[in-house]
Amino acid sequence: MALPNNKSRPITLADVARESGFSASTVSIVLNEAPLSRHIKPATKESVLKAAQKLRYRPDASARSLRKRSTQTIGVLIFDISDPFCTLILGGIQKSLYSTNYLPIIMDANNDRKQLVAYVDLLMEHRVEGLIVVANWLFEEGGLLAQLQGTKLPTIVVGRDLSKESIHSVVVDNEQGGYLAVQHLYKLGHRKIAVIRGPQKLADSHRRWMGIQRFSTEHGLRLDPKLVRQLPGGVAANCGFEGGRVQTEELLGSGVRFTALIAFDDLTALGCIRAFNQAGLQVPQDCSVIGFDDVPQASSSTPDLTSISQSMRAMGELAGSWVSEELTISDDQVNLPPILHVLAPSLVVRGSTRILAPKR
Amino acid sequence: MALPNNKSRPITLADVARESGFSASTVSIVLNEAPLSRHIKPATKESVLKAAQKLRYRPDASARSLRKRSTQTIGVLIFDISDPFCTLILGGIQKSLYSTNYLPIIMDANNDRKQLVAYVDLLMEHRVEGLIVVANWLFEEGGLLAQLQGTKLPTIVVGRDLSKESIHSVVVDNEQGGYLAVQHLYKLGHRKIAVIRGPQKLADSHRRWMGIQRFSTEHGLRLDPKLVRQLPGGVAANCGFEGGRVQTEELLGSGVRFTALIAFDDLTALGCIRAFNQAGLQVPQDCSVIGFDDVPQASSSTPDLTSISQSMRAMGELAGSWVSEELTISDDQVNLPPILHVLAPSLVVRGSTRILAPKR
DNA sequence: TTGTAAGCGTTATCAT
DNA sequence: ATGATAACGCTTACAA
Repeated sequence: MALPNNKSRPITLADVARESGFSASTVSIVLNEAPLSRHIKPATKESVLKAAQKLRYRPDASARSLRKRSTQTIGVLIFDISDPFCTLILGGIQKSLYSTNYLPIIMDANNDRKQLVAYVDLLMEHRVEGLIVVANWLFEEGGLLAQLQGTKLPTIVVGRDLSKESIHSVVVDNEQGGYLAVQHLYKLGHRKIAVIRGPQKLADSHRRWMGIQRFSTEHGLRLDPKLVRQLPGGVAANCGFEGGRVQTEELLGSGVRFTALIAFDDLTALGCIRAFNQAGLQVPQDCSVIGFDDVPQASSSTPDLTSISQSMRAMGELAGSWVSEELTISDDQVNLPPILHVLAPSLVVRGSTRILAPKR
Repeated sequence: MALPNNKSRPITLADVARESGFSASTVSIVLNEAPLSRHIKPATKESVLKAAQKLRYRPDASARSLRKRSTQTIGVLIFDISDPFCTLILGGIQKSLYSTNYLPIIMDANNDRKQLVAYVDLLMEHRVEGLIVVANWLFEEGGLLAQLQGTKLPTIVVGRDLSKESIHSVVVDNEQGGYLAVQHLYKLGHRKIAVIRGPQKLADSHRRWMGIQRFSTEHGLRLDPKLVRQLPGGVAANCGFEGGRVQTEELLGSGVRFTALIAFDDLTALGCIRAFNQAGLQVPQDCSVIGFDDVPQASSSTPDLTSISQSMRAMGELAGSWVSEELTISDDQVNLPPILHVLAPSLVVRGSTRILAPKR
C-alpha cells in the first residue's frame, strides 16, 4: 500500500513527543539541556534522545528564532567574493565566529551597488544581529552609509576607515605601509624610485603616498615627479593589473631612469612585472618591484613579490570577535565611542626586490 | 521624558496595521500584492504602503518561513573559500540565483571535515530547500555522501562526478582537457613532453591522464615514463605550487631532456615555472608549460599561463539554475534519473607555451 | 518530575 | 472591501 503523501514533511518536536511518549515541552527541555532539565528523570532523557535520534529530528531554525526573538546570525556583506583580499578576510571572520554560537550569513554584492542595497535589506529581513562589511579597494561609501546607520545593529567595516561616520572600522596602517615600502628599497640602495599610486578617489592611495613622502622627507630622498604616476579608477576585475602594465610602459617610455618601483598593490605589481618583461627587462635584476597586500598570488608568481602584508586574516578575526563580543556583553554598556582598529602592516621580503647593482 | 525601553523591537505587521488603521490581514495582503489585493481599495493600499514606509517595516523572514513552510533558501556548501576555483563557481551560482527568489546561504567548510558535517546540519536546521556542494580538488567523499543522501533535498555537486552515487553532478570533461593539452603541445612541435599528474586519490588526475594517453596513442607519441611524475596528496593551501616546484626540480635533476611540460593545474604550473627559473631556465624559451583550470592568476603571472579552461563560472550557473528549476517545477515529475552535466573544456593559449625552437 | 498553554510575526481561510 | 481567527514549530512560565 503506497504512502498517502511522499512530500516528506520535516520532523517536528511534536513527532518526537509522540514517539517518546512525553510532551513537547519535556522534549524541548531535554534536547536543549535547559536549566530545568536538571530535574528530569534520566530514563526520560534517554528515551527522548533516542526518539529524536531515531527520527533524525532537527529543530527548525525559523521557529526557534521566532520564539526566542534571536536569530543568532551575523550578516557578512562582501564586495567581491572573487577578490582574494575579501576572501582572506572572510576566512578570518569565519574562524573567529566558528567557536561562537553565531552563524555568519554571507552575501556577495558582486561589486554591484544595486545588489548591495538589496542584500542589506535581505539581511535586515533575516534579522541578523550584527553586521560585518568587507570592503575591497573599490568600495566607495555612497548611500550605503545612511542605510547602515539606519540600522541599530552592531556594525563593523573591514578595509575602510569609517570611524568618522561613527562606524567601527578595522584597517591596516596604510601610511606606515607606504613608509615601510620606501624604506625597504632605500636600504637596498635605491634612490631613483618610481611610484604607481592607487586611484585618486581611494583614501588608501593617499595614505600610502603620505607614508612614502614622510620617509622621503626624513631621509632627504627626492622623488622625481616624473616617476610618480597614478592608476585610473576602475571596477573591472583585473584593472589593477592592466593599470600597472600600462603605467609601467609609460614610465619606461618616458626615458627617465629608475631602479625600483613601488606599486599600489600586488596585482598592480604583477602588471608592472609583465611590462618590464615585455620590454626585455628582468625583475629584480633591472628593476626592483614591491607590492602591497601580500595576497596569495604574491608568493606563487615568479619572481615572488616582495610586499607589504595586510594580514587580512587577522583583520577578519578582529572584526568577528568584536561583533560577537558586542552581542554578548550586557546591553547597558552599549554605544561606546566608535573605535578605529589599526593593524600594523609588515614587510615581507621576497624575490622581486634586491640590492642595487653597483653600476651598469 | 525618556522612553521606557530603548531596546528597539523590530517593527511588526501589527505596528503597520495600527499606524495605517487597517487590520494585519489587509496590510499583509497589500504588502505582498497577494491575489486578494485586487479587490482592495486603492486608497487603502496607499495608506498601508505609506505607513509601512514611514515605519521602515521589514517583514520577518523567520515568521514568514514558518508560516509559509518555505524558506526560499538554498544551501551552498563550499570547501575552501580562499580557493579561486571555488570562488569562481560561487560567482556563477550567485549570478544564476540572483534573479530567482532563492537566497543562497553560503557555508565555508574551510577544508575541514568536522566543520563540513556541522554545516550540513546547520543548513538542515535552516531548512534550505536545495543544496549545492562546491568541491575543490581535495574533496574526498568520505561520510559526506551518506549524509547528503539522507536528505531528500535537490542536491547537486560541482567539481566532482558523483552521478554513480545518484547525485547530480556538474564537471568539466577532464579527459578531453588532457587531450587538448597534449594536442596543443604536439602541434607546436613538442615530442619530449613531461607530465606532472595530480594526486593519485583524485579522480580528475586519472581522467586527465587518460586523455593525454588517448592522444598519444592516436598520434604515435611516446611518453617517456621517466618524464611522468605525480603530485603527492596534500591539503595545505599551496601544496600544488610546492609539488610542482619539487617535481620539476627532480625532473631537471634526472637528466632526461624534455621541451614541454603538462602540469596538473595552474598552481602546479606556477610551481614548475619557479623551478625552471631557479635552475636558470626560461619559460617558454627553454620549456613550454601548460596548466589546467585557468584560474585568474594564470593570466596575471609572467609569463601568463597557457591553460585548459574549466569555465568555473558556467559550472556554477548551471548548478544554480538546475536547483532553482528543480524547486519550481511541479512536484509530480520528481526523481528523474541522476544526470551528469559535462562541460567542454577549452584551450586558452597564452605566453607559457611556444613553438619548439629549431635546435639548441 | 512532567504537562498545559500562551505567544513569537506571518499568512491563509473564512466570515462579514 | 476588510477583519477575525487559526496555524506554522518552538520555548517558557506556570500549573499540576
